[in-house]
Amino acid sequence: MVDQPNIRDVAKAAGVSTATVSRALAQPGKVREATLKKVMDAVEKIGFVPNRQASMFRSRKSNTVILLVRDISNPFYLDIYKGVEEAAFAAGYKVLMGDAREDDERITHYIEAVRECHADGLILMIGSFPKKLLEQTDRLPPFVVALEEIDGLEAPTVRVDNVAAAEGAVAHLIAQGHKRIVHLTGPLDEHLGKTRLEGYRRALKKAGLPIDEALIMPGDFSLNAGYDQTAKLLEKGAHFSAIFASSDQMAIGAASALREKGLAIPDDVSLVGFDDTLIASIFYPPLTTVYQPRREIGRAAMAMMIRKLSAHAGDPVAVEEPLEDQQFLTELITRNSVAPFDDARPGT
Amino acid sequence: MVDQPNIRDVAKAAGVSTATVSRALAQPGKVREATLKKVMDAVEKIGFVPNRQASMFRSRKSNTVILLVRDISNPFYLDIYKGVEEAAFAAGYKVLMGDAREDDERITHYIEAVRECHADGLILMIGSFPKKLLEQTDRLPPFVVALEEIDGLEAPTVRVDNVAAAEGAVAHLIAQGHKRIVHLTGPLDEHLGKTRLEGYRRALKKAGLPIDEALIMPGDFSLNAGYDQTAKLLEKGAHFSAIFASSDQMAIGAASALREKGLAIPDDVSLVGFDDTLIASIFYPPLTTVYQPRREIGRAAMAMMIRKLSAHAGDPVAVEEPLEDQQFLTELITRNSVAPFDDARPGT
DNA sequence: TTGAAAGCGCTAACAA
DNA sequence: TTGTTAGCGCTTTCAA
Repeated sequence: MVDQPNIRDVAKAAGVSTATVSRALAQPGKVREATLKKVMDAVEKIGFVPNRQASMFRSRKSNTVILLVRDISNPFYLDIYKGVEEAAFAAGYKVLMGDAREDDERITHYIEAVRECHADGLILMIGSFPKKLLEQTDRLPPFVVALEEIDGLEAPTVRVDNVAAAEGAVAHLIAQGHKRIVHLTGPLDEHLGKTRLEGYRRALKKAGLPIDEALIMPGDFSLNAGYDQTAKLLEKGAHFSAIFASSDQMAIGAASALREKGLAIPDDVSLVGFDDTLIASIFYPPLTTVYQPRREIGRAAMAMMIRKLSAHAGDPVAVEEPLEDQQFLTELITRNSVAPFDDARPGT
Repeated sequence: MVDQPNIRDVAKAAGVSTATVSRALAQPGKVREATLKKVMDAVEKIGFVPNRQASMFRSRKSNTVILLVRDISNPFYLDIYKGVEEAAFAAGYKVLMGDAREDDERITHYIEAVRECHADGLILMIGSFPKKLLEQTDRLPPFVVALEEIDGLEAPTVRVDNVAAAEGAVAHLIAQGHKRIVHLTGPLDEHLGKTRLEGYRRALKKAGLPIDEALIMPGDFSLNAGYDQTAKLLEKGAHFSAIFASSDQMAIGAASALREKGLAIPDDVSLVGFDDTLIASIFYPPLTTVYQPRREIGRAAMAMMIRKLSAHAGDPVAVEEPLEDQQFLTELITRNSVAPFDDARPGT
């Protein structure tokens, strides 16, 4: 690659100062039209591409936001990303996606990325946070939390009513006559895991059904957890006719374990997931699951971020509206993975 | 966020010059041990985090590589990414993943990202390239091509024998007695699409079977293409007992279309995919497919990139070994989506 | 082995 | 509306 021309070359070619070139490029409105044309022609002619590294460095802004998620391989986050990217693009921001993997070191790494000026802020979709960093609140970069809640971290949040969503899913199974329902939970030391479990309990309680703690299997949203915990249950000879998994991935994992034992879905065991990822509709049988408006959630989170950043920059225009938490509605999508409870095939 | 301390603060605290701090951080071997300790203590004490923006700007290196793929939502690329990331991490590089979506504008955008000094090089996993850019070869950033071939672009390449892989897959179907085999192709104006089709033709020819052009359905690797083209075929009342899809995603799409018509896999129609993504093993029935060593391919591509970059930087150490193309072996993974041809259930 | 000093390409006061 | 100028934080000669 040959040496790039710089802003001085453009200035020379256009017969203006470097400041004018800079302005013409960044704030075309602040430059006379004739000048703008001269600059643009020069840019075109010599093939100038601004060195963003330099401009970020100088202006101390990267116009980039990092979306930090639990597990980048969960397709759930792809739609979130798309929503974030839409809102970001419209406002001139770029988005980078980071994989936290529930690992404090990786999280710290991303926080440092902001300190190193790679990004202006963070959208967090993780359930815990390194204790070390929680203490230094004044050195934390701007962030927004989406769909999660982090103990000890006050932040503008995009929410969903997980208790109600889980309760609805389990109530659906109960309405189909199921009584012994397994719950494959999320991480139980975190908000998402706790609230969905709470919804599960509430649905059973409301229906006057007993809660068998042996049917509550701790997981972490991953495919493998779904498989392992279901296999364990089957090995123990547990009795159940339905499973409510806290993620589609876990539901799919559970399905594998069931099939290995020759159990059919939904004939022997009914199955409900959470998230309505692409895989839920592709799966055979198509999975009943809880839909969350991912795209909108992503957009809302980024919108919050933008407001937060402009407040940070001292821009008064955007601060009028306070950074209030926002709540979205979930919806139970019923497909073919749930069948009425059948006395002749009472599950396992 | 409070103001970050800078290198001068560290220098002051350690009682050395800024140049020494810079050296201590970047090339610890070039600094006396006692000095190194003084610097490190000062760094620790005042909580210094180097401003990467500044150092990249100054050194004109970002230690970042962009992995540009066809479609970020295809899980195939996740493992490639992991391989790239492994090799990159070991060499102190970071990896960003970009989504080309077969869109010249997006591709140009990523090329510019390198010119803007966001990244040092590109690993391309795309099948075409903006014509405009092809002409200015001397201004193109360092790149490596993986698994694809781009007309008009000479580049070190990581390959797989697509003809042989496709031929093997189709030969497997033929060995099971299938004679009328659909091929859902990749983009036919690109290397990947052409070579796999070539393998399909070759297998039929070798077996002495006729090639029915009506069974060759052009696609683009996407789920929707698999669905649409299969649905079209079924609507036309085409006869076939097996499908060879050029990607797992297309195979899954085809399966949906078949099921909607009440056709069972593999009882009525056998199905073979390509890539062996996670979904192939999770799918019901588990999908017979062509495995490519994605992780290794990613690692190899990044290794090439690193060598290319250090050659660029004039580092003579790494140039000994020439940048030769590298080839990896594929493997047919047989699962349960293929059954022997059954006269009683001759497909569609 | 270390320090002094120049300057990377750009932006942002300030002045004109 | 435009130009002049200082300097962001760091790396990198060059000299000591």
